[in-house]
Amino acid sequence: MQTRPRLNREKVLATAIALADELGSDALSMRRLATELDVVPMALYKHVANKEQLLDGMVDTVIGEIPRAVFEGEWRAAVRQQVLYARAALQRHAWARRVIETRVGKSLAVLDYIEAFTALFLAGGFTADLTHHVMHALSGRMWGFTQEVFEDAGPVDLPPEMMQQMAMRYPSILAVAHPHEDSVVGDGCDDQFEFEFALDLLLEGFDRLKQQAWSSR
Amino acid sequence: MQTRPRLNREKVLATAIALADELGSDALSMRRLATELDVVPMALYKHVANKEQLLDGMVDTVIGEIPRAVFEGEWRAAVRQQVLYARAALQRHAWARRVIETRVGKSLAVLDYIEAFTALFLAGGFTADLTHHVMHALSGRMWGFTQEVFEDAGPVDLPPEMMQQMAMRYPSILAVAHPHEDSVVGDGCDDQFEFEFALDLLLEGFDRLKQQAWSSR
DNA sequence: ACCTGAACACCGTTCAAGT
DNA sequence: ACCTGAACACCGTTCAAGT
Repeated sequence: MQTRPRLNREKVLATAIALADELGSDALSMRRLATELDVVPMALYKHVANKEQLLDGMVDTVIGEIPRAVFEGEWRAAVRQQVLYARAALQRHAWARRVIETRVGKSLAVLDYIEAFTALFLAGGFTADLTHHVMHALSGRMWGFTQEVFEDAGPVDLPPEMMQQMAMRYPSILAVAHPHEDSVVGDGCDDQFEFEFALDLLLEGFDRLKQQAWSSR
Repeated sequence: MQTRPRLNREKVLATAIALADELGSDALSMRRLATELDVVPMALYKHVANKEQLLDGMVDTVIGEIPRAVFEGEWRAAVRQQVLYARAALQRHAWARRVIETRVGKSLAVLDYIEAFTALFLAGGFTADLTHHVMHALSGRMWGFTQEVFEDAGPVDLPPEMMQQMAMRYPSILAVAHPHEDSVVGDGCDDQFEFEFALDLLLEGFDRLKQQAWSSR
């Protein structure tokens, strides 16, 4: 009879990530993770100090997988690429956004990413001052996050009398919801398009401020 | 001996909000709320179906407190005002941002707010198409949220040998962290400034697109 | 109509013990 | 050095009972 291979931190983190990918981060508990690893809950505490540290480790693992954009003379292309790399990496883990937002301190993986990102602006000729504010303006978008507060409603397909009600109370929403909808059936929004739309708007604005030698003083 | 006044939904919600303001939304539990109301946990379930509905109600109450900006011929001033109203209202409740982001459906209070917001763009002469994308670009900022992913580090005040290490590994971050710091002591960032900086950058971009009759086709 | 009490199926984590 | 078992102090929520 084979002895079960020893647990280690990497295995704990990898399993936790797989479990969160599958079930969502709400369903990820120390106890659930322990049974997944065929081990008693307290066995985990030899490899991570507590649940917060487990989440820290998961986040670092995911952030460590973001490729680095290379600067080839054009800050705008490089920054854009870096953001889209981050977006692609973090979108593979639906839980990552929420968990990252609950982290209290910056880990080395996070600082390394921010350093690389900041360096792109400086290399592109931005002042430290402008870089500072521009990074704030990007904020979550630097990680490829969209700050969708409420999901899009998708194609509206309600009983006629409710549609009537909606049309009375929410004429603007209805007008704007699906501006390209020629038929009733539709796909809702193209997240990637909306993301790049906003990103490019910001980059355009950054460029303008740079041109005019903007300063916060 | 006075009989304890009856519970009702308003009282439950108001107490829940006060408790969340005080302790944070993590510490808000049905059981904790029940003891606060001097009642047994299950008594709450006559007034809210479950915890999710409690949170829904809390969010609606807070959103209901956002004033409405009035349109006086200038979409930009109106939108800006509306965003800043939302920000002011939601900043009084530190838990609101996180809780709002976990709501699954749009309540009437939410729809009413989005309707009023959307109407400002349309009244200002934006096409439905542009309004749609512009609202997405605003996303969380429409509620006055900043998507800060990691807190600012505050003024760096470390032992000299660690500063040395930091300077080696994170030169760009150090350069950009406190661009205006002449002394070692500093205030960190002005959140309101950073928020308005990004907001105005977006509004400026919106205006440009409107001028040039932008269309997604 | 509203509140209670006991119970169930979960949590994260401690401590003392095993190998 | 690593894993276990029992226990503690919490959760949200059900069900059946009280007034």
